[in-house]
Amino acid sequence: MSIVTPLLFDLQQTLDCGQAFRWHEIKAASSEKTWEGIAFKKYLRLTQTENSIVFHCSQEDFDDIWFSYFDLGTDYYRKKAELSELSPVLKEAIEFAPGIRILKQEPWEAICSFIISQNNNIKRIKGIIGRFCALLGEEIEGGYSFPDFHTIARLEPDELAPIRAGFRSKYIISAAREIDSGNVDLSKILNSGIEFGREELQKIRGIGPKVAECALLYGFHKTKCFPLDVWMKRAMQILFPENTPEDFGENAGLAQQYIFHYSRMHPELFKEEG
DNA sequence: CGCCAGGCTTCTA
DNA sequence: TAGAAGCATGGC
Repeated sequence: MSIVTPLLFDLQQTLDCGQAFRWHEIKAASSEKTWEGIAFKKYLRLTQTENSIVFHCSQEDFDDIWFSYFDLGTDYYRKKAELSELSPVLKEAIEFAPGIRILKQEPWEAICSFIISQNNNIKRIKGIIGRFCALLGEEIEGGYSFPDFHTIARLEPDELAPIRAGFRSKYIISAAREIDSGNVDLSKILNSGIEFGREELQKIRGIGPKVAECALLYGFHKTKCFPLDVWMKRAMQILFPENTPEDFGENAGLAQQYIFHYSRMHPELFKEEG
């Protein structure tokens, strides 16, 4: 399976911008860049050259899983153009990483991943999630699947000690139990408006506004969601003092991702600014 | 070593 | 009801 650019899709920008935590680059001597990861219980390897991205998988998996996962049916040229109109600063952030795409991850994985992300750093988030999958996921070709909530619902927090998630372990389990019991209905969130999803997810102990917003954006494809973490709060203050998240419209979530990535890569913008 | 991390819950005034 | 403290762990 090969996709020919100029489709707006860059592996580094999309897979290493803090929206997913199970992908990593395989360092090689050649000029092409190789990434691998696991989602939907499937391992995938991708290679990117000057003008193409190759999916090393069957046609069936591409059609059934990866086309949707990488949001390949969506026109990012249009979204990018519309967002660029809104502000010169946003345009600059977009041009800095024009190959970012918003992934369509599994709802439970997104919920769980962003519970783990709280008061944490990306390097360690990846470590915890890796240990979580190795400990409790299903062994598949290429690694381990993300553990399902039914499995996690039956555990006690001390059984998660090996993943070293700290105080987050009890939150992971409470989320799994709420979902497994049907008290929080993932398919209903998927088919409802954003406000319902926010309220529903925040019924779970350990999920507040920010984790809910991330889960809704990356796991439920709610494109207007605009997670405000410490980086984004700083970025809004310094780069967009006149704006609110609503100003970014239908694709606020994508705007947020361009801004988040741009801000993380330019920490000097936020030194000593008050 | 001390500060901080894609926050949230709990305590305090 | 706003604001601060506490939380597990480890990257830097």
